[in-house]
Amino acid sequence: MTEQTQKTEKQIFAEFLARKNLRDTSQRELILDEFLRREQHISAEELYDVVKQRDRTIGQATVYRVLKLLCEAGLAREVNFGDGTMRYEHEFGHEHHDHLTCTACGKTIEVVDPAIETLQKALAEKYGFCLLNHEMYLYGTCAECQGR
Amino acid sequence: MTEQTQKTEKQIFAEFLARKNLRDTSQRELILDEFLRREQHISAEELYDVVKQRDRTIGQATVYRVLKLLCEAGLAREVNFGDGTMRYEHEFGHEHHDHLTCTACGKTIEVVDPAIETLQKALAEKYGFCLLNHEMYLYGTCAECQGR
DNA sequence: AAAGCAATTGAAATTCATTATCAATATCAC
DNA sequence: GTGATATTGATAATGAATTTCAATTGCTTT
Repeated sequence: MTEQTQKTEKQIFAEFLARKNLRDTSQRELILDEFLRREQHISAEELYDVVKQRDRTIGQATVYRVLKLLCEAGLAREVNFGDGTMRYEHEFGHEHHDHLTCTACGKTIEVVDPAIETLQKALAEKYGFCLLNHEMYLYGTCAECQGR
Repeated sequence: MTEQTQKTEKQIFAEFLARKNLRDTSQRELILDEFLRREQHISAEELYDVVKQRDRTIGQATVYRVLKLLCEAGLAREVNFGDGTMRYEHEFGHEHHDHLTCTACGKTIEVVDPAIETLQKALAEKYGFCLLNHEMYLYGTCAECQGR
């Protein structure tokens, strides 16, 4: 199951590079591979750490550069939890979603509510706006953390 | 009209300082006064620029420090538009609201939709969370910018 | 396979927002 | 007033992200 998905994502990246006349390098492949391995959002620095374990010579600037490319290619998405560090999550195969985060333990769940999406669109239109996209972050206490 | 509001906000700050055993300094008063003068959200650096015009000797670290205090006192609120700079807006006398921003001209409108708020709470509860607060940023094209 | 050129890389320097340090100064309770 | 201590401004430091640049590499053309 994951194999099929990974193959497809790697294909997409290869096609993206070809289309943009960019080169297919071992560093780019390695970084994408490590990025795909983890399902949760990850920061550039964290990804740099794990990538370094496979190739000690890789530079952190390269990790930052590749994450930018992955976003352009539609494979990654930036998420900003407001702690000063940008994080990246998988975009491909993950439909649009918002985040529900526990302020006690930090656990984050991906959520979607079609009714909210509809109301957001209506709200924007009420002010004459054509809604392009949105971000919604819900913060609360999860079930486990409530039991304390 | 503004006088009454400002007097009250300054009182709140004075009380906050007294309660916390902090001192009432001319710098803190000046920064609060300048902050209250503008209705739109402002960055620490921008506030520093305008404050400097009234007191050339003020340090920017002090502006950062006072903004932190204003948030603690419930007079200011941090907003993060994801451009790497934290901005601050009035909290007192402004009920909770979200933001609708035009991606073309940057204009931002404060919006609230009670129906969305209700659904957010319900959504969180569906996952066993007790919702504490949230942030919602809507991005689109405003009426004027659509006419191009 | 060789050659050439532009894209890519890693290391280090740089930027930008924000925070910490610290000696000098100002505030406020007494 | 006086003294303990909070506050300040200047500056250094931090941390995330970007830029610079010379050396290297990938890819196209022979």
